[in-house]
Amino acid sequence: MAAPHQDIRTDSNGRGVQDRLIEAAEGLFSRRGFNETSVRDIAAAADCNVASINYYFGGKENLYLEIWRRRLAQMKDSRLASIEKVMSGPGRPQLEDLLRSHAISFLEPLIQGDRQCGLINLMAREMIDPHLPRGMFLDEMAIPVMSALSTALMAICPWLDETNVQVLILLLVGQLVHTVCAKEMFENSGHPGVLHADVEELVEHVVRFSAGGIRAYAGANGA
Amino acid sequence: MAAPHQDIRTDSNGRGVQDRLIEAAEGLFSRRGFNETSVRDIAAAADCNVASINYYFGGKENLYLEIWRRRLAQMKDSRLASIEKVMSGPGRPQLEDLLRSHAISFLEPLIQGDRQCGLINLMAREMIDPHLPRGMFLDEMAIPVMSALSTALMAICPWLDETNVQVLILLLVGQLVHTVCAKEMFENSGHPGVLHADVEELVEHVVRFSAGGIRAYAGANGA
DNA sequence: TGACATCTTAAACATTTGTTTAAAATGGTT
DNA sequence: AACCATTTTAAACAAATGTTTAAGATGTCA
Repeated sequence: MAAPHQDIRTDSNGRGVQDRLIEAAEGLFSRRGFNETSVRDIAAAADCNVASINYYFGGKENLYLEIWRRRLAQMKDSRLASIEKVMSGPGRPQLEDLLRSHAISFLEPLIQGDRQCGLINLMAREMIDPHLPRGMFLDEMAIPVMSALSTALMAICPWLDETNVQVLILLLVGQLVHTVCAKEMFENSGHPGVLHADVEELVEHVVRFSAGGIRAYAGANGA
Repeated sequence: MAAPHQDIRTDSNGRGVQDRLIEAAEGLFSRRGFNETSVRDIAAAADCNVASINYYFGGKENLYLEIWRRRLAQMKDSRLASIEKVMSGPGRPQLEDLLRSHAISFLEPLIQGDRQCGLINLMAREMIDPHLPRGMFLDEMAIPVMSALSTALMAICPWLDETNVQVLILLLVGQLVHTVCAKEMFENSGHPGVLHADVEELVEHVVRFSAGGIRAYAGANGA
């Protein structure tokens, strides 16, 4: 009788079903989006009954929320750790080191898994039509990471002020996100010739390009 | 009896309904996406009957297609014209001029209209889950523009080769697209403080940043 | 006016959606 | 074995979807 979707158990063997549901749902949400994914599809992919979604999570929306709770924490932790690692390393950290490290830790979790199944799709979809509580994405992940990256960048590049550095981070993130999305788009659109570069190459381009762009702010500092 | 959705009439007074349908549908498709927009919503917004969509366009999908046929042509033309104008102007064109002109002609049609109703949303949605024929977006718009911009960039920056210039355009477009999307996301997420910059400012940042990034390729030219 | 093509309309169609329900199954403890 | 909480299941629910249908309205030309 007691609905387990309030306090998620960690010991009972029901955990297996919950994990299968989370994994299957994340794949389907990434591939097709929230509304295009039916609870029946999820249940079939997780090899369980439709009603289990409501039994364990209290509905499709809460399942989506639980997926994001985990992912946001993972992304925030790994990104913050990567910044911390560069800034606390031996010697004075180079701009390229920070950019490369951030780009890799930024992209790595996004492009894991199958082509259309990666976290990048889930993120892009959530940006375009949000199904999370207002501000959750920013509060629990984006803003803490931006904040840390901002201080790190200003420490390495003293000519940057608070206003400019926020815009620069936006431009940097834009390159990373669009790079992956566009690469996928090219590959899915039957144009094999265009943009034949793997992620490692693209990261190096982003690093060189962005380092040049940031250093272009060293001269005239006016906003 | 003869279904007009095969040869769209341009003279009869039925044109008014078709135009209202196209306009209303584009707004709704931009706001909610293709699948989340019901034909009943479109008909209500266009103030006509549900069956008119099938009568004039032969279905929801063909209506979507017709919207994109017009938009892709507009975008391609205006972007090509903007490149042509810079390159055929008096004197040797500066890199910043080309970047600024392209950025403006790129963004201008995307951000017209209401905040959530702009073409940028339609484009982002189509990128993530496509409802157009494979390759239509690239063939009819993106590739021709990329091609022209590529030649223009290489003419201004002789140190760029064909491989690098394609990646650089990708990074440039990424900044533009993500800038607008993220700006909208910030504004919709109840964080008024973050990223208080209007589009003109952002364009100037993109220009300065990208010019610096491109010039960073002047030195060591290795891919 | 009468005939015709064009357009508009409300209703019906078959599917699919998320959720609820109550019964059946399961597994451990007394 | 008997009892109990926990989990699984199939069926049913109301609501919404894109499309089709056939009847009605409208306007134009003879």
